[in-house]
Amino acid sequence: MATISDVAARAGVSTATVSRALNGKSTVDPALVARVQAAAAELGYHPNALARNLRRQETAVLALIISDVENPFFTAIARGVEDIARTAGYSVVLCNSDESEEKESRYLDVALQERVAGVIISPTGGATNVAVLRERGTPVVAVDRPLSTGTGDQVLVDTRRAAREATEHLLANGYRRIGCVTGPEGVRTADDRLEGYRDAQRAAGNMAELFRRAEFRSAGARQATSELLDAAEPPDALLVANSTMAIGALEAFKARGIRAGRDVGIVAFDDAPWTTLIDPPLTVVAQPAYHIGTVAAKLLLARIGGGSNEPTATVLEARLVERASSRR
Amino acid sequence: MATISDVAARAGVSTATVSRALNGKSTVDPALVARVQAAAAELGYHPNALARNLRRQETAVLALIISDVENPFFTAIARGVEDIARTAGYSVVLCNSDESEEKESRYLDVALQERVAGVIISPTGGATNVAVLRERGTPVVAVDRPLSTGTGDQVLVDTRRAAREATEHLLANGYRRIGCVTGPEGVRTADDRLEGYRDAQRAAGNMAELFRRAEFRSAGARQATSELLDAAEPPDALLVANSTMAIGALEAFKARGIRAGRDVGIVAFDDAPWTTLIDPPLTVVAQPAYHIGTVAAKLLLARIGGGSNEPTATVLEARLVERASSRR
DNA sequence: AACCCGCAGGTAATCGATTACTTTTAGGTG
DNA sequence: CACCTAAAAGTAATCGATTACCTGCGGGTT
Repeated sequence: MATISDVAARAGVSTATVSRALNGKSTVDPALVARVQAAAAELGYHPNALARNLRRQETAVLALIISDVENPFFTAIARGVEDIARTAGYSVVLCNSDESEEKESRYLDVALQERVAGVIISPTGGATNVAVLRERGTPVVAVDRPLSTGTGDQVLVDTRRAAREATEHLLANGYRRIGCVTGPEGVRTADDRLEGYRDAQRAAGNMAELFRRAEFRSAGARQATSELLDAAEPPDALLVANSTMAIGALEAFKARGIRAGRDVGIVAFDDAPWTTLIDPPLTVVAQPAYHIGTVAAKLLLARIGGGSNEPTATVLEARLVERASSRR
Repeated sequence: MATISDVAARAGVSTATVSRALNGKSTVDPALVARVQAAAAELGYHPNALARNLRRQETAVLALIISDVENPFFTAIARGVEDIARTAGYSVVLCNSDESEEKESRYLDVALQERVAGVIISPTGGATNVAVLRERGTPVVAVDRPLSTGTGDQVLVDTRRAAREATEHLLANGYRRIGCVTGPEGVRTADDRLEGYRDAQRAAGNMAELFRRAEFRSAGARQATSELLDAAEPPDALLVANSTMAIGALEAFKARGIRAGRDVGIVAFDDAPWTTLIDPPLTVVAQPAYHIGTVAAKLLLARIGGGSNEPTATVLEARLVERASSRR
C-alpha cells in the first residue's frame, strides 16, 4: 500500500511537502499542491490514520458505549450522536456492553488503548471505572444514567418525575392497585422509576408495594408481570420501565386474556414505533432519545475542543403520551 | 500517560524486555516478568494501541457497516458478529450507513485509513467500492445483500424463495389480489422479494402487478400501502418487505379501519418482538439474523487468519411463521 | 551594496510500540 | 581449562505520518 514517501517520490518533493499539501497548509505553492494531489491519486494513496494519530496524539473517533443495541431507545441515542459527530468530522464506534460490567470494562479499556477522542457511555450499575480515561484527559459524558462517581458531564432524563406523573395519571384514571415492573437494583433508571412510582403511591396514601424487578428484557418482564398478576391481590394497573419489558408484560396479559386498559391499565417507558399498533394503543412515557444523543455529542465535542468549565448536568424532560391502554 | 519507557525505567530493564514480558514471550525470566508487571500496574500503564498497530501492521478491530441501526434485523446481526468477534479478541466498530452511499463510502474510507482487520458490510444498492480494501488485503464479507461486483464472501438469505413461499401461502389461504410493498430499486433484498412475489403470482396466473416501492421506512410504507388500498381495485393481501415497513402498512390499515387477516391479509419480513402482540398476530418471514452475523464473523476471522480459499456464498433459509394476519 | 526579513520547501526528530540483530552470561563438553 | 551453544536481555531500526527546525532565495530598506 502506497505511503507518503511513495507519493513524495512520485511528485518529486519531500514527505513534508506532501503532508503540508494534502493537509491544506497555506505555505505550499499551488502548482506543487496539484502535482502532489495528482501523484496521490495515481497511487491510490490513503494516509495511514494509525501513524497520523500516533504523531498527533489525537484521533477523530468517539466511542459510544450503550447497554443494549437492540433497544430502540439506545439506537436512537446512537443516531443522535452519530449525526452530530459526523458533521464535525468524527466517526463513532458503537460498543454494546449488554448491561455487563465485564464487557463494559473491556470496551473502556479498548477506548483507552485506541486513544479515542472521547467517550459517551450509559453506565451499567456497577463501579464503572472512568477515572483512568479522565486522568489521560479523555472526556467522558454519561447518558441516561449518571456515573456512580457522579462526576463529569451528564445528559439525563427526569425519569423519576416522569414515573411519578405516569403513576398519577393511572390514579387519576381510576386505577387503585398500581404495580410496577422495573429493572435491576443499582441501575439508576430502574431505581428512579421505582422511586417515582413510590412517590406517587405515597402521595395517594397507597401503602402496598406491588413491584417486581427483572432484567431489562422481555422474558424477565413477562415473568415478573405473571407473578404480580397471579398474586392473591393482583394490581389493576402497571407501570413498566421500558419498551422491551412492555413486550413481556403484554405477553403476560395476553396469556391470561387480560385486556390492557379495561382489565388492567398499563403505561410503559419509551415510545417504540409499534405502540400505536396494538389494541388498545399503549400509553407511554416518551423520552427524547435522539435529543439526548445530540446534546451528549455536542458536550463531548466541546470538551474535546478544550472547553474546561465545570461539569454540566443536563436534565431533559420526558413526556407522557396518553393512549388507550391507561383508560378504562 | 505512562509509556513503555516509563515502565522500563521503573522496572530497571529495557523497553524490549517490557514488551516481551507483557506479551507473554517465553524468553523472559519469571522474576523479571513479575517486576515488569508490578511496575506497569504501579504506573497504570496502558499500551498505546496506535503505536502497536502501526508497528505490527495489523489491528484487532472489525468494522461492521449496516444500513439501519434502528432495524432489529441489523442489530441482531450486529450482536451475532460481536459475540464471535469478542471471543476471538476483536472489537467491533458499528457504522450506520443509513442506506446512503455517501455515508457508506465515508465509513469504508475510515475503515481503510484505520487499517481495520476486516469489514462486514450490508451494501447499499450502489457501486460499493470495496476494491481498494481488497487490494490492501483487507478481507470483506457481504451480509444480507451481495456486493454489486459479486466478488468475495457472502452470507445471504434465500429471500426470493421466502417471498415466493409467503405469497403462495397467501394464495393458499384464499387471497386473490395480492400486493407487495418493497424497498428501493437496486437494493437487492428489495428486488429479490419483489421477484419472489412475482414468481408466485406468475405461477398462479395472476398478471396484475400490485406493487409499490418505498424507502425501508415506516412512513414510506404507509404511503405506499395507502396508495394500493385506495386504488380502484385494491389488493386483498399484502407482502411487506421488512418489519419497519410493516409498521407503516399496519398504520395505513388502521387509518382505514381495515382488519388484518379478515379484510386484507398481510405477511411481513422479519420476526420483530412485537409481532405477536398485535391483533391479529402478524404472519412473518423469520430471517436468521443473529446466525447471519455469527457466520459472517467466522468467515471474516478465517480470512484474517490467512485462509485464502475460493470466495464462499452462504445462503441461509428463512422460515415462514404463520400467524393470524394471513388467515381469513 | 550590505543587510534583514519572510517564505517555500527540505531534513530529520518524533510519537510509542515491536522486533531484528547484537551482546552478555551461564552451562555443558572434549 | 578453552570453547561452543543457547538463552536472556539490551540496542536500535522500524512502522508512516506530522512538524520543529534549518536552509536558500528573492525582495525591500537604508
